[in-house]
Amino acid sequence: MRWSHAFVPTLRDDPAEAVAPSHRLLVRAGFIRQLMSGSYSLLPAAMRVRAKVMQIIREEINAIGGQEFLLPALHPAEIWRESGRWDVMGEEMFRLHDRKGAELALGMTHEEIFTTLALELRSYRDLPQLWYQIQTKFRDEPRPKSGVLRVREFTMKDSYTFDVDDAGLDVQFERHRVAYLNIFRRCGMDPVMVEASSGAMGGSGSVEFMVFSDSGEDEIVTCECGYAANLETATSVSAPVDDPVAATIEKFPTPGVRTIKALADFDSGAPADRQIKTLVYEIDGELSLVLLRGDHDLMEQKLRDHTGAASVEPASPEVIYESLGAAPGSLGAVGVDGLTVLADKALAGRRGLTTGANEDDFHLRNVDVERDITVDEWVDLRTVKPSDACIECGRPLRIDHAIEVGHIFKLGTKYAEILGATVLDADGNEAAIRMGSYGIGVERAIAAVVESSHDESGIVWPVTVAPYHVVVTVLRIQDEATRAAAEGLYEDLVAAGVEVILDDRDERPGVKFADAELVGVPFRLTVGPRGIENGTVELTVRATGVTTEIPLRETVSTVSDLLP
RNA sequence: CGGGACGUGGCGCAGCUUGGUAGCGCGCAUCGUUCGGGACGAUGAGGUCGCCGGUUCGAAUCCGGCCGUCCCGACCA
Repeated sequence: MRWSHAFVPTLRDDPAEAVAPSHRLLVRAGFIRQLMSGSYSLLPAAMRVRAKVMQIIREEINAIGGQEFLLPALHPAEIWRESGRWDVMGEEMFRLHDRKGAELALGMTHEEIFTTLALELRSYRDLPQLWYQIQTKFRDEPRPKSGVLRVREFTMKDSYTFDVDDAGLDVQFERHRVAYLNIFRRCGMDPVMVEASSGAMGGSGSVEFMVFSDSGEDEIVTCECGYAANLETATSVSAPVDDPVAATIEKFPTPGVRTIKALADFDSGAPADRQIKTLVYEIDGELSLVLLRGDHDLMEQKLRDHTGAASVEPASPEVIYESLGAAPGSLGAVGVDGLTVLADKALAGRRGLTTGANEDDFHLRNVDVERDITVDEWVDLRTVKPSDACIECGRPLRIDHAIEVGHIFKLGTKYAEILGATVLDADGNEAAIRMGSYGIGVERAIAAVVESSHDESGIVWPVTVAPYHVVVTVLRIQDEATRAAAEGLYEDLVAAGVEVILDDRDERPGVKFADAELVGVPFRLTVGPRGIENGTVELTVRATGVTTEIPLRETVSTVSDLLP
């Protein structure tokens, strides 16, 4: 490819409002352009990177027995109704009608559709199966952002496994785990695997592949010992608190006190870690009290995961007042009955605590949780804090932002049972198929590569996914000898199978160098009159900036040795 | 959905308060001089000022409505 005829329009100015470095660089370097919120056009350079990422994915998934499919993006409503997810998916699913008025959806995932094909599996002898596709997914995100990191239309590699028993599912899950690591590492990323919430997918277990980045929307908890979890599911040990000896419960006035902090600052109040925080939630419409230590925050996802509820919403102040007789800020669970009380495990065994009296401007002190409160369930509900200790080894935990580039799920029999996907096992009994599903967001992965591999000058593509291996930068293109040498070199590289772009533009050297660095081509061969006189060209490595002079006639072999 | 901001040549922006039908930088075209780290000069092309309506002799500017985009939050496989 000749740069002068490639559509690689680099920009000098940053796009407005670009907060993620990858977004800024992908726009400036001519890889993507926005069409509307959450929709991006991929330009030729991005298509080359995408093709490489998809090729790596295919190689690794094929290597573990995958067979590639292509399923429709347009789905009939009834299959989603059958699985029960027509309602569950809510507004995130794009819905439309065809000319006959039939309800359709744009596919946001393909468990249902792949399962319709799995209905044709009749015998355990047909299993295991590993089916996958690389296809466009549509999700009407409430808030697309960070360029291509969170969009409404994107390419996903999704695979689905079908096994006769849990042991088989475990094998396929483990194979995917290894394949995913290979995929991300081959793309130049160094992902962390974390335990994760399965969310709307359901199922028994899931692992996310995370790439550290300040632009990431997820938060992950990690420890030197290897413990790693999404903040949504992470657990920890929080510093213990010494409680006083048991005493009689006592109501006392706290005029104007409405917050944990206000009570901590109040003269006869209590420090946050000796208060009980009382939250009121509507869980599938049912009112429940959620208790936490005063200095702890609720992780709503844990509440969702524990209850399995479709809807978990904080109750409105009106509803709270009606049921408890006080406003938020004066609430407590002492003496409450008729409501489910979920208490965070960090409150177990605590006494001498202060909590709201369910009467505005009054609190209770000397509360012994187990003596004075009817707790229905003890659950881990709190959000891990950076100061907490690791549950595995006791060392301090880290919390960092990360990008979720892949997620693998053990679905078990959930979809198979609902949709009736069964096989006859070796004993002739009908058995529900055990399913797994496994996803990689392709464009997000590309952005994650850029997030973790760039510098002040631009993108630094790993050679495995770079749009081109080499850029031949011609200095003084109008100098005949130089031009001839550069074109000869270009032809030789092409003939040798090197992916090369020839910067034959009549631009000044600085412009060409800057563009080559912005676009992020791993190797630059600089061909100029000065070197040509001596029969040499310069080889510059993008990642290190190191330049070496090499004989022109050895260039092809030198470069070939650097490539995978 | 709540809060905030913005929409003016391809890109980044000024102009709006104090109405008189547009300007800067980059980019683009032509010519010349340059050219191993984002050159300079000259000339030139390119704009329904997001859309609709209102006020006014006159609206990018004032008023109303709508649409779009971004940021924070909520939400989110």
